[in-house]
Amino acid sequence: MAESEEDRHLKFSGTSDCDPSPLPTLRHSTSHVMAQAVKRLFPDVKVAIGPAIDDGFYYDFAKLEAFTPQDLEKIEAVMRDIIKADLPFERRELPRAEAITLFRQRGETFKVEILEGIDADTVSLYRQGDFEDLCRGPHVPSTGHIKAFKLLSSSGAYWRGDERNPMLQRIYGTAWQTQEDLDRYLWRLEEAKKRDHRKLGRELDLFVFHDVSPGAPFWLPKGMVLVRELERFAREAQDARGYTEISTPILVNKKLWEQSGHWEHYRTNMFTLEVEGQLYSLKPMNCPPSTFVYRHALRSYRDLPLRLSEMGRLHRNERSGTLTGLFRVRQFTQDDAHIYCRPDQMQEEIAGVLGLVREFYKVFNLEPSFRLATRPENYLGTPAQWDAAEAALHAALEANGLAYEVNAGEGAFYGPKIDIGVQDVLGRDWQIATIQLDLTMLPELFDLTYVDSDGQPKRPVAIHRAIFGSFERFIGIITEHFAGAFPTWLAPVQARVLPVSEKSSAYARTVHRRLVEARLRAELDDRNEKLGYRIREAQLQKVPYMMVVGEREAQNGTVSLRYRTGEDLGAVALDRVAADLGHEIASRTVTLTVGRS
RNA sequence: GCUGGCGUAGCUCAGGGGUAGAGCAACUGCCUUGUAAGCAGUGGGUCAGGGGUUCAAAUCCUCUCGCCAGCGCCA
Repeated sequence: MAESEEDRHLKFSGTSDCDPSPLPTLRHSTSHVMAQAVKRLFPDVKVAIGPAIDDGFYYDFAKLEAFTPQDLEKIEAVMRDIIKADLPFERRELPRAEAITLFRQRGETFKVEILEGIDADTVSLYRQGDFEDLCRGPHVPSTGHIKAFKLLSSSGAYWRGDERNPMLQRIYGTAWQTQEDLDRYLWRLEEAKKRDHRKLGRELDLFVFHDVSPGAPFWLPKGMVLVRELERFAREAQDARGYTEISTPILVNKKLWEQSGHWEHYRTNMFTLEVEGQLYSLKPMNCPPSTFVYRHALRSYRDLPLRLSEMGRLHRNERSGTLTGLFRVRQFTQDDAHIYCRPDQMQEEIAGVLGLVREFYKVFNLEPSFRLATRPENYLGTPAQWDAAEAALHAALEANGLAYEVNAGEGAFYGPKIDIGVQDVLGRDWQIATIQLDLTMLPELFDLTYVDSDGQPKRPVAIHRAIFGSFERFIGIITEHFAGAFPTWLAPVQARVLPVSEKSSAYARTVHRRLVEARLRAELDDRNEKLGYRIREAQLQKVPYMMVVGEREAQNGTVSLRYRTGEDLGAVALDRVAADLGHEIASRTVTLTVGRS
């Protein structure tokens, strides 16, 4: 991971700690103006730090009570005054010791603490009007350069992000170069709120949460369709690439977790229970149980690679404050797989997984990005093993023609890995998939071997991979990505047949039966309601295709086809509709195509 | 887990010491409906749960649970 703006801000060393490009500079300056406004309204607060972040900025203050929304409005008003006054940002440099004295006199203890940690003789300060802050800069020339900003929210945050430190009050804001940019950003925030999968999950009857099982969804019939279709897709793709599927126990004796090291390192996240005097745990990961499948038989070099997939249901005892809809749950299902292979097969196997990753995300119009994490400071195995493994990952990425970043030193202690993120339609990034090379952990801890061509036992390499990550989180992401308007192959209801009145109900039933016999998820809405009412409901439910049938359609063997977008295609022959639908679903096409072929 | 906020009908929300309300949804009837809400009527709540204050608690106090935002952690 690249060093964040916040990290640089805190370190405060070197000459260009803060991002000097225009937008971060503007945001950083806006955070100073906000701090100035806060000090004006609340003279007793102490200032901590206020960096630019993605899409905006924040500033942390030591203050007993939280800021209220009314406070934010007042602060914004004062900020507008400061901007109108067009105060210049003035830089001066001081010996560090002098700066410490200065901030100590002003009672700014957090600044003193920062200064004491800085490895530099001279530090810089920036002043605008009556407010001066320890700051690397750069800044815009004067406060009048700030055109479009808005304060968004406030909440608690620990000093230096450590929960043992005091809680500060943080105010988040955003700033842009033009009002149009700001408006567009605020629209994006609004749109994200509208698409919130927790809201859509309720409105579309996909899933519910209940306090009898916090952090675990109850899948409703329509949401379960999504789960089943994703599973079916994953199975088809993996079957075609030589995977075999296994299923291993969920409730597993503690002794396995002691062997795998989870008991020592992961215990606080594990649910345990006692059975006949023995301690068991719900599995938080699939890898240790999967090794039993490997060890079930004596493996030959000819048996490898062994690609074992598992839709593993996992439980992790996440802290209560972290649970968030489907994005963070305590029970989830991973589309997991472990590939056991010989060292000489690593590159080809990784390349195969990368191919599968691209195949998966393309179907959802999600844009993947790849980050290669290499050997950390503390690692198991030999440098030669690591060099070979990293070379295999580089080569596999290049063989797929993929651009990627390198995060040096960010690999797991047992092997390098490729982290895969996706960007959704609102430009938000999600980290979901990983491909981890395991040189030593599983093979050594569980004494995995294969008989090589020379008759000697050798250690296989294990590749851990998940592509959806978890079905729960992935469904949350695509629900927001598609705003609930799923591609037809995923849509819980693919078509709804709407007779104009009771007079056409016989033909409507015929149409409906025809679709159901073609294995389509079709519904008949022959309720005693106006057509407009039933169309509105189908559209709110994001049903891809509405088929209106009346006397005209019954006579001609057609349906009047309406898309959920509101587009009306008019009369289309029923035969053609059924054929087009079948094709669109079989090919997992993202867009609506029926009646256009 | 921590800080702050919140929890009233299936959903969205009003009511803030005097015995429970609206809209949508549901149900029943009328209407026979042609591309985003036809009309009328009916039913529905241990006000998250426990304890307390009070003649009286949805309302005040307290604890527990859950939800939301953020911190930290993560698939």
